Amino acid sequence: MPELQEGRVGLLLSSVYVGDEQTVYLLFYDPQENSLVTWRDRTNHKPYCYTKMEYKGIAEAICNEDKKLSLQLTTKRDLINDQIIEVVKIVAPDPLSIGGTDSSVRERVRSWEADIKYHENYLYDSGLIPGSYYKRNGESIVNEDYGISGTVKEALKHLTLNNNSSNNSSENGNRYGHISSNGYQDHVISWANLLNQPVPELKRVALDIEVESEEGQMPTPREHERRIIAVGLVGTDDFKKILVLGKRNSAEVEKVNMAEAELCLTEKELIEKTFEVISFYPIVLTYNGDDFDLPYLYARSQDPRIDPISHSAIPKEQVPILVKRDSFVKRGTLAEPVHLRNAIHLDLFRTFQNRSIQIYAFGNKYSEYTLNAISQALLGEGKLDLDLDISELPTQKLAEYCLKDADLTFRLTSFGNNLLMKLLIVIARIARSSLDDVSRFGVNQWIRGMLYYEHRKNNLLIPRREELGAKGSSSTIAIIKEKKYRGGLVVEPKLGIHFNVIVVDFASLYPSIIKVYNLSYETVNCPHHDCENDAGQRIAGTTHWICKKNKGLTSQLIGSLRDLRVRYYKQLSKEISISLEERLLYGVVSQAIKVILNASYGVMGAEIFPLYCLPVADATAALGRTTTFSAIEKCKEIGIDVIYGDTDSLFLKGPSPTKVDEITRWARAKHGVDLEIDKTYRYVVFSELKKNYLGVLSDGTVDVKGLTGKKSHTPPFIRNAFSHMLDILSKVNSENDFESAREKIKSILQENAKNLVSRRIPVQDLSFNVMINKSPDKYGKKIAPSTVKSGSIDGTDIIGKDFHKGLPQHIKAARFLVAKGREIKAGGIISYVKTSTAEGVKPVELAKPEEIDTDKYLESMEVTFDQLLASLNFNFKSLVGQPRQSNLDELFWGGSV
DNA sequence: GCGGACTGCTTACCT
DNA sequence: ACAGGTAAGCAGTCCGCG
Repeated sequence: MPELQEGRVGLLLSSVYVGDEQTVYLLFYDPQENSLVTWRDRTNHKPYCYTKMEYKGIAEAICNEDKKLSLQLTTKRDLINDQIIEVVKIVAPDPLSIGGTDSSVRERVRSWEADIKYHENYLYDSGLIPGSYYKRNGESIVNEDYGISGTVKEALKHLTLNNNSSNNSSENGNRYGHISSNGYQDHVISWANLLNQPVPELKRVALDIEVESEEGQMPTPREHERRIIAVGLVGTDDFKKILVLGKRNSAEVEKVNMAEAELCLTEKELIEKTFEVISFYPIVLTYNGDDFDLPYLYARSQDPRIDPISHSAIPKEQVPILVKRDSFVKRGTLAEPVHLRNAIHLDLFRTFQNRSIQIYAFGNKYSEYTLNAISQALLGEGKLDLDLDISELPTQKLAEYCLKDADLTFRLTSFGNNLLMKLLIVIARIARSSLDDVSRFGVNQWIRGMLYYEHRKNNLLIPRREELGAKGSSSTIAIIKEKKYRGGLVVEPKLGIHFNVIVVDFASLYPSIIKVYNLSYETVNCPHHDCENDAGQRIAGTTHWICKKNKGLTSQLIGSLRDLRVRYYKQLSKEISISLEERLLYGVVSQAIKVILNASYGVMGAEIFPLYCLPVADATAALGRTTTFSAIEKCKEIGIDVIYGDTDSLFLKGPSPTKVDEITRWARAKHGVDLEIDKTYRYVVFSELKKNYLGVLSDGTVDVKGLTGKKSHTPPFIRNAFSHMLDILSKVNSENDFESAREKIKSILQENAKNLVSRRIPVQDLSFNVMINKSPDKYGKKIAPSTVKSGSIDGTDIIGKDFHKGLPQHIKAARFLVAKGREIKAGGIISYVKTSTAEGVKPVELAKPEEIDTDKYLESMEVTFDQLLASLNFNFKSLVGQPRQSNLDELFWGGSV
């Protein structure tokens, strides 16, 4: 790979540690050449970790024994104890000396910062941020300052001014103590400088391979016995190519009628051509390439059988895939960890599995992690349907199928103006993580990167887990047992139909609280007696207190990001005076920040997060409840009727604009948070249930929350009837309209019940569709101690002859399928119907119409529709008769209402 | 032996 | 593999009952 040339600019994408040279290489994207360039570290940076002075003797002993190691004394700020301390820095020539083997330094002395991957360490220490631009200046790398435009600077000045110059101290960005806000301003400016940089179109290619297989058997990289028969490649600039093995089933060369197709006579040729194509691309995309396509390609490239004439494999140095054979290979993984020599590999399967990406970036539009399901949901188009096994497909079909997969994979990154690529780049900036790591890591690691970077930048010692644990535990009792602390406040909804409802909510409530109350691991339960003994520093309803001397690191980072999103990027993404390209970028930035903000509170209460600190999470939730509760009280006081509320939202019944304005101003002044109008409902229907309601917005849009009729597992025929009912309700404008709506709903329900009982509804439409979260054999193994009787001690009996006993219904159905030889994997959807057979359920594909238990379905309809009908003053039974009565024939259609 | 109260498990959803 | 809170369906146990 070429090196970054003098004066040239590159977008930093990744850092890689090269073991042979004991050196880090940076990978840049050259936006002019659309290629990757590298930069070898010239600073002689070395792996290291720290220990404290009391362990200095041990550190010296280790160094005496292992001459490769050396010691340095230096100082760091220890935030846990709020003091500057002397520390011992242990420097090693290679990362494995610090951690990763049984004899590494971190196994022998109590170490700090020894768990950070070396390639991450390097970025933090160099102050280099992936996703941002750098220029080569002689033998060093310098920031390429894009600067921010004059108008943007003005807007930002405004934002920071609004925060600091208010005469009301409660608007000062923090509610405790007298702490300078300069740090906050600096953060805002540097975030904007970073995030406003443009994102170039990234040249990339998607790759998908097809392998011969026996029927029903999925090939695995471990047993790479089967030939690769097709490779699809789809890239930027409309590049499309499908390589097919030409003589698969006979000596005849097969024919493919596609402009993009190229027939290869041997598998070796096929693989070599694949390698040639990807060598032109800086970024390679796959769907599950980490565990399948790349390791499989590698394994076959090393197998002499790919060339039937010379029996020779492809020399390793010509293979662009590297296999890391190291101790990190987890047991049970199918493949060796793999990466590309000259490109960055993004495995979209892992990216789309990320819950934050799924929920916050793509609005929960997909719920299954197959390429087909995700493409259907996001592109409106799925994989090609196959009626044969891959191996049996005619060559033409195989080529079309494989190319389609590569095409979908590519388009998942290109739709919406390259939304996903831009999002990953912007998250890389915030998380200070390489693009490949961002695409594979969860949100906790993104936030970890952001905070670790900040520690290094300010010479702060990153605390060990147990130091954070010593700050105390939660002091509230959760409502759900097995949970660690109490969460959000949910207000009992007022039953019935309410017209003219305004929903207000606190903009980013938890991040606001983290900002306003100065919450951070070092400021909650800080070491100062002065703060601990100050009644004004205590958090109501908890045993925690907050520091008044120092501004918390997390508070500043999250606070500045929150303000930028709420008051700057959200507006800019709608600002028509700037270019469309800029507007779109600001929209992406706003989304990326939202992802980080939404998780920033949660990670504090998550054990996997390295800066896990329960008191912070506990305090945040407690202050959230206080804030919301206080707003409800205030509403009552000024005469606003609060009919419902959940965590950060309040449903107000017919408030005047003046009163809404009053409560908004009050929230800002009293709590320093933004209470905004979120929605205006023409009317809202509440049952007695929390998190369950229907609302019709001013424009007629129907909002349904939590109701069974909309849940994904509900049978399609109920969901369809439910959606018809919503259509009718959306046309209701006033109390009087309900009368005719009732009649229409009545006829829809009667129609459906009639079809059901006369078995005219296709079995397919009767299926419950439930996700299976574990492999089907992992259910039902736990037996309550009291049920263990002599003779059946462990759960294996249950999987014996009566393997359906005690299992959830979808698992019973899944086991029917397993018995039929179908492979059922965790994360898949099981479709089953309720039957009058012994087990009570059957997978849809095995059920006959006459086996359907129609009574059960009438019950399902009843409970589903009564969630709403009860509030509309009628119920299912009154329409459809008594489904549980014996003479079903005499049901409703006699006209009993 | 049967039914209701209760618990635990599982999934889907809300904020 | 960010949090807690709510709902629902099912399968099981416990307990009372002449």
